[in-house]
Order: sequence, then C-alpha cells, then structure tokens
Amino acid sequence: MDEVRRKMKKNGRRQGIHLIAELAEVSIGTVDRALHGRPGINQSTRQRILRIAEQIAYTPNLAARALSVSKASVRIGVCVPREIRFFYDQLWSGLLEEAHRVAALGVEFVNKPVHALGENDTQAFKDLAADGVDGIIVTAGNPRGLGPLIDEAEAKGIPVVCVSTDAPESKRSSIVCVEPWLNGHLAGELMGKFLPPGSKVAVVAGMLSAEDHHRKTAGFSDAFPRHCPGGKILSVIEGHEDEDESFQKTFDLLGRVPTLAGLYVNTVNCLPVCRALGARGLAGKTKLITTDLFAEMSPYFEKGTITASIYQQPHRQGQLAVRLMVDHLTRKVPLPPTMHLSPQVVMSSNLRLFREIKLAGTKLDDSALRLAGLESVPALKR
Amino acid sequence: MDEVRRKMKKNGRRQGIHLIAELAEVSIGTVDRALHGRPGINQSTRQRILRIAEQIAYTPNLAARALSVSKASVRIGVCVPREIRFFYDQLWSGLLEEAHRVAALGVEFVNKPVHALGENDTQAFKDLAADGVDGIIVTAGNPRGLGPLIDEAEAKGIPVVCVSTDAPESKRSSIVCVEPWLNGHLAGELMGKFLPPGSKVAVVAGMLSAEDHHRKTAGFSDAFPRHCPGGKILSVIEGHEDEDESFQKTFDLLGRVPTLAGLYVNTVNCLPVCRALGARGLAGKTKLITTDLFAEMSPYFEKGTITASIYQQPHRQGQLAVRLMVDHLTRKVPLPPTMHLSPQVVMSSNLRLFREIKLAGTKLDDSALRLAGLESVPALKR
DNA sequence: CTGAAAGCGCTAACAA
DNA sequence: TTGTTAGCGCTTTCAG
Repeated sequence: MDEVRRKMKKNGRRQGIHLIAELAEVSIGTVDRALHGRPGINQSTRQRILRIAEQIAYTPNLAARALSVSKASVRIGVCVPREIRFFYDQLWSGLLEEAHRVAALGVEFVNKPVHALGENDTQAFKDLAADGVDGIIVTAGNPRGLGPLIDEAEAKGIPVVCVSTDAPESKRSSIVCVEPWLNGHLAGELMGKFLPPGSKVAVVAGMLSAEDHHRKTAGFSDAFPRHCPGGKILSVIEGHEDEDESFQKTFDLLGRVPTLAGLYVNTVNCLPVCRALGARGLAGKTKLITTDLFAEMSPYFEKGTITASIYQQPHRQGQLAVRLMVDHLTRKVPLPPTMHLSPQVVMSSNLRLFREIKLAGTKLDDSALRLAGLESVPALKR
Repeated sequence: MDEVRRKMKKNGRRQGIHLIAELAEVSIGTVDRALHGRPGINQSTRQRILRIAEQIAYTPNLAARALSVSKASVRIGVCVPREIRFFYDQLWSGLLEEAHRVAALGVEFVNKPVHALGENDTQAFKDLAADGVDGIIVTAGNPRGLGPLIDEAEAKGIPVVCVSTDAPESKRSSIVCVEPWLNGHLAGELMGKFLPPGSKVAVVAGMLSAEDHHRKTAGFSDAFPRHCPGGKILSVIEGHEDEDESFQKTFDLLGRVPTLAGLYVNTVNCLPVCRALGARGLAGKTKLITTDLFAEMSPYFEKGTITASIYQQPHRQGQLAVRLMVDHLTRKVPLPPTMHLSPQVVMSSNLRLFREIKLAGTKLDDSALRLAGLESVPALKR
C-alpha cells in the first residue's frame, strides 16, 4: 500500500483540490497552479501534485468552477431554426432539455436562432464565432455559405457539430442526423413489403433541388424494386411545400392512374396528400407512407389513410448534439465524425407513444418547460 | 468597517436570491422559503417575494444549487442480470454510460448484480436497501418476491425504478420499458400489413406462463386480425427457450401447415426458427417477425429470412432509468409512473445502424463492471 | 515560490 | 415567523 492510499484513509471527507492539497502537503493555491500550468511554481512540486491528481483520478467539479469568479467554464453556441411547428420545435426542446441537464455543470448556451432553415444562418454563425464560444451546434441549411465559416471555426479550435442537416464538404467535427438516403430506403423497403409484386407507386417530394428530398427519393427508388419484384415508380411529384399545389398534383395523379398502389411523401407536408386520397375515395386503399410526425396526422393514422410514417427523432437529435458537444468539451470524449440515428417506423399501434402525439398542444414556451419539471437555463441568452 | 461593507454590498450588483432579498427587504433565508414553498413563512411575505421574483425574472443558478448540496452525494443501487448475451449486456452498457456521465454530479452507484433474471434478486435487493442507498434500479424478474421489498423501500422513502421488467402490483415509483402487449400489437399490425387477407400465421413464444410472453402474444392476437381481414392465428408454440425444442416444434408445424404465411417469434430465441424455415425451404417465403436484436441475426436479415424484428432499445432503457433516478434525486424532478418506449422496427435497411450489429464483438467493459461491482466506489472514476 | 482568504449563489441548520 | 451563518469546490488576489 503506497503512501497516497494511506493518507487518503486518514482524511476521509475532503474532496477535489483540497484532497490533493492535503495529500501533497501544500495549499490549494499551489495545487491550482500545478493543475493549470500557471507560472510561479516549482517544477518538482508541480510534478508531485500532478502524480497525486492522477492517482486519485481527480476530475474538477465543473459546477464549482462555473460558480467561482471566472464566469463561464464552457459556452456552447446554438444556431437552429426557430420555426414553431413540426420538426424544429422538437429539435429545440431536445436541445433545451439537455441544456438544462448540464446547466448544473456550469455549461452555458448562447443562442442565435435563425427564423427558418438557411435564413441568415451565415450571419448568425459569424456572430457566434465572434462571441468566443467553445463550440457551435448548427443546422446547416445553407451548406455552401456555411462551409467556409465552419472550416474557419474548426481551424481556430472551435468544434462544430451539425445537427439534422449536414455540411458534408466542410470540416465539421460531427453530424447528428438520420441519413436521408437511408430514410428513403427504409420507406422503400416498407412499401415494397406492403404491396404485392408488380405494384405501381409514386413519390411526393418537396423540391428535388433540395439535397434532402433528392436523396430520400433516391433511397426509396433503390429499395422499392428490391422488395417489390416488378414494382415501378411511376412519377415523382414536387409539391414545393405548397398546400394547394401538393393537393392538386396528387389529386390529378390519382385520377390519371387509378391503379396506383402506393404513395411515399418524403416531406413533412403530408396533409394535402391525405386530403387528396380522401377526395378520391382512396383513403386506406392506396398505401401511404409519410415522413415525420405531428399531431394533425393522428386522425389519418386512425382512419387508416396513413399506413406508416418514417420518424426522424428530432427531439433525440437535439439531445444528442448537446451531449456530444458537452462530453467533448468537459470530458474530452472524442467527437464521432457521424452519428446516424435509425429512422423509426410509426404505425397506429405505437403512434400514441411519440411525444408529438402524446404532448399534442403543448407549446414550446416557458410554461411548458416549467410544467415538464424544467426550469429556465440562466445562461440561455438571446 | 461593518458599516462601509454593508453599503458596498447594497450598491453592488447582487444577483439571485440576494437581489430578491434586498428588494423585498428580507433575508435570503426567507427568500429561499418563499421560492420553495417551505413551511414557516408568512403567506403575505411569500406572495410579495414571489411577485418580485417574477418581476426580475429570477432563475436559479443550477451550478450553485448543485454545489451547495454536493456534500450529500447521491447513491443509487442497481440490481440487473449479469447475463452476457443479448438483451442485458446492452441494458448494462446503457446504465454504465449514463452512470459515467453523472459522475461529475457526485452520483455514486452501488452494484448488486444477479446472475440471471429473477435469480436471487430478493436477496440482492435486500442487501441494497440495507446499504442505505437513496434509490434503487431493478429488473423485477420475480415480481411476487420483490413486491413486498419494493413497497418496504418506498415506504422508507427510497424510490424504486423498475427497468425492462415490471412489478406492476408494487408501489414502485416508475417503470421504464417497452410495454409487452404493445410490442406484440406492433408485430401484429406489421404482419397484418405484410400479408394478404385471409392469411394464416403462428406464434412462437418462450413460455406462456411468463407474463411477458403471454402479453406479447395477446397483443399480437388482437392486432393481426384487425390489419389482415380474415387472417387467422393457427397455433401458439412454446419453445421454452430450448434450441432443439424450438427447432423441432417449428419444423413440425411448417410440415403440417404448408400454407402458413407468417411466423411471429416473441422471444429472443429466434435462431432455431430461422433454421427450421431454412430446412423447409421457406426462408424468405414465410414472413418472419422476430423480437430483439443480436449480431447472429444479421445474416438472416440479409438472406431475407427475417422480414422485420421488434427492437426494445435495451441500451436506451438503461440510460433512461438512470436519468429518471438522477433527475429525481438531484433536481427533484417527479418520477413519471410509466415511461413506455416505443418498440422499433428493424429491417434490412436500417439494420446496420443498431449498436448490437454495429458494435458486434465489442464486449461489455469488464473493468468497468468489476469496479462498480466491488463496493460503493465513486462510481465513475475513469 | 507559496499560503491565506474572499467570494460566486444556494441550501440547511441553527438562532432569535 | 424571520435572520444568520457555515460551507459546497474553485478561481483569484494579496501577503508573505
């Protein structure tokens, strides 16, 4: 039994730098100097202290550090769309929930929301980087503009974690998302297994110029024929996220091709498609696979209009982005280059278990957070 | 001197409860009582303080809170099977991962593993309770024996969180699981949608005497006919978790009923069923839906023998159990009576994204377990 | 080069 | 019913 162990038994209840100080028989001031490589300390005592710190597996108490005079221990910048419906409010609530959880560790969040995906995000990102944050979480809606800025931040040693939407050409440290191609692929496999051989289907996209929709469509197109021998994809409609256009185009298609067996909607905008199916009397007959989840979809599941939806776990994506960043910043856990979540299949059986349905009507505001047992993050600045 | 300092304090820009105290002209103790609804305070002063807190948009500094109570470090007892394959190693790794993460908050874990589900768990639970832990996480493999002990612990103010397997008759504070009935129901819905109307299917269970298998079977039986008009469940086989018995019974059934269109296996033990299908030349023909996920299933997905598997997210269950307990113990977040996760659908498209497949061959870190298993160690040292 | 002490915002134990 | 005070672990400043 070495000397350190023996001494530890003696002074049982002390913790942190106090413990080290007692073991090394110095003051806490000296321990602090040793631990942080500050000047004004004898090299031999520094070595002795570092050895002891290692032996007792010292980890600094981040709450205490945050509390002490120097304000912020770790600051994380967040740049995510502030849209209130559908996907991003869930992403936000995941980010916030995790932010609350680590607030006790003295982690601060600096919030530069953008109004919609890709809107002004380069400016917001610049502001964050200039603010001297230690890491940045961003939805890269505008990869071309953001790419150089991301590279610049990384070059300065500020890690960037993309969430939900990637900037694949950049040097971002990590991406948390559901891979769009795979998302479409799973939809295609499911559709292929729902339908008899030789079935004809169609895809309703937002706009194919968007990388995300393009890749989902590609994934679907790859998988569907594999799982439905002789199956054909008759057409790909672009709804441009416009309710009327989506309805009309779908309605027309259903009239033109009465034998259409399945429809895959790879944008969140599925309600017009549901209505078009209803108008043609095809609800529950033509298999409909949608994307994402929100409360208004619920009745269409119950009526059987929607057979399944591919859910991208936005809340969890937000959670994970914060976790990766915090673990990296506070515990030096390496950031994984990619964190690809599995898309989830939602059907009528498990519908009620998802937060979008379960908490329907709950808005993302302070009172909602308080209801959920969360308090506001002191450092969540606007 | 005293006079000077007091004035300086008054002029200085104080924060938090001190600010409120000055504005309300009371002491911080009174502010604390008001904000936390503690007894021993005049209702009118409480109201006055709360109004002021609201006006200055007071938010507690969580770092300070964490620091102040850090002397009372929280200890959590864990009693979960130590089986190395399939489900429980994932549950363990989720528990451990989260345990590491909260180490910085001064949370300790006391580990009393049992060898297999329900084996000696009453004794292990007793030991934990006697050890003076602040909360217990347990897989209630033996609800009848455990129930009274759980009630006893709860009566003493020690919250008990069941994970994966419930003790529904007990007074446990919370259960984290995938509801078995719903699990079977989702399988039934999926099967019903895969098969044409009038299809005949069968169920392979472990033993129906086990609550879990019984309820999964019931869920399946409810859902399947709903989604497959005229569909029939021909028989329910019990394999008793025996490889040979499972193989033989399945093999026989397939011989007896060549028109069988689907099989649902609601135990983890699906490999014998896969082999029986292969032996009859029915792999990829008869639709097979399984339960849980492990590396050896991978080739059967690729060959198309397994159409889908219902995955219960064991890792996440472990994570969540720890989170609920820690949030409750350290931040007084109320424990939700139930935390039912959605079962996930695994098919060949998303197979590779699951940790059981991705990390195949990675064993549960023995050193981590040994460390946690020895005694009450500050659980998260390296 | 090293030690001593103040104080961050909060909780809890004890005084009045 | 209210006030006072001692820390929690850390950084920082000021004295040796």
